[in-house]
Amino acid sequence: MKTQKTDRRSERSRRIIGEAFIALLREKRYEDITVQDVLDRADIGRSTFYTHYYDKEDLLDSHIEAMIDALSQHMEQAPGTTMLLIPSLGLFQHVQEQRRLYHAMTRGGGLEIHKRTMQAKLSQQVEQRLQATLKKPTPTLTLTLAAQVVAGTFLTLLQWWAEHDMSISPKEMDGYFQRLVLPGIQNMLTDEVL
Amino acid sequence: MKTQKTDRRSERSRRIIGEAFIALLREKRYEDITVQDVLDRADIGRSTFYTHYYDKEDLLDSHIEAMIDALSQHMEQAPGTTMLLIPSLGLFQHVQEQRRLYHAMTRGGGLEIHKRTMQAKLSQQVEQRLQATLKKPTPTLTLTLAAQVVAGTFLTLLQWWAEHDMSISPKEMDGYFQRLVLPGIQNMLTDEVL
DNA sequence: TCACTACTGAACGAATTGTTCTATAATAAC
DNA sequence: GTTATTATAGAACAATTCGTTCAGTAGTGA
Repeated sequence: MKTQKTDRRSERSRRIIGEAFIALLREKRYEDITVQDVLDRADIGRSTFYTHYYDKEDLLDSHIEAMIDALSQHMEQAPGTTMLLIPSLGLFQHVQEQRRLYHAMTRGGGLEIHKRTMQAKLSQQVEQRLQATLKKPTPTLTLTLAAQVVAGTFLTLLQWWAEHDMSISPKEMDGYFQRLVLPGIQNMLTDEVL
Repeated sequence: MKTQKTDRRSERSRRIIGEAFIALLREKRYEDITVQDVLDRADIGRSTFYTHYYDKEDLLDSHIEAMIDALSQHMEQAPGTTMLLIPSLGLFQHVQEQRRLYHAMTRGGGLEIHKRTMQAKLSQQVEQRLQATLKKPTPTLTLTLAAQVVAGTFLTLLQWWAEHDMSISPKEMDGYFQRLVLPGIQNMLTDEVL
């Protein structure tokens, strides 16, 4: 057995390709970026690209997946707060730290393409959290819809925030999020007690 | 002066192209649809396509714009309800009538690409409605965010609905929407009285 | 040192795009 | 009905882009 995936060259290539891709996303829309653009910007050979990624889309997917994973990790690590549906403050803070990435994704339209995927993953986790905090059994449909709206609203605010250069503090954003979402959820799950 | 845009052939071509496009959207993602696919399905010449549309994207845009216009028209025609932010029931009903189109767009991913545009237009109208119903002057930022969330939540529900074959009645969807959104907005605009 | 693995760079066919052109057919106006 | 106008068909075209292949080179880990 050989030690796999420890070749510096591979990591370097993936890193350089990724950086070139993000840089390009700040200038062009994702759809307008060609593989050739990435090759030129990263200054690597065509065959090298295709040994690392199946596709241009694969390149985007890997980044999106990493973003989703980071968000999910924040979700899971956060203490089981009963008052809050998601650790939104921590998430907003995390996004601000990664603002360059989110900015590029927002500008380039990469996020929009996968917003559905992100929302699906997020809402799934929200649904679990909701179910855990509820006392009485609740119709699945109600739960699902509530979770969808929570995740959707969060992503909506995130996108709006990124488009406006994140000039508002994470705390403020969190405040808006809480005030806008929590009442609706409580109303929706009336008698179930949060 | 010649009467412009009354040639039956033009309208027929545009109609056939549009139908082919929608049909293809049910089978493939927008990005995977080529102009050639449209030509084959519509059974028209290549040059014909390019006399009507600048682009493949132009074809999508024209449909999206029509959808947005239809929604906007419903918004404006609706009586100035003070209780409701948007005539959501009417909108849900309208969407159900156009379900084939929305279905195709949802499946093909066309909506996601332009969700930002739709949300921008919708939220603009929502903001105007909000401002009209408020008594006290309110910070623009608060209004804007509230409008964004209203429009975003509506589109989120719309998308979820379309993905689930619209098996729920428009009335039910409207009920969920009201219960999920109104409390948050009222909370957000406290003391301003809706 | 040595075996391995990744990269370069070029070349390739295939597919797609958007343009241009001529001949043909449909249309609207008279 | 005749006629001038306009849309379409259909083919051909160069230009891109894509994804693959391969031989030579260089970096890497053991």
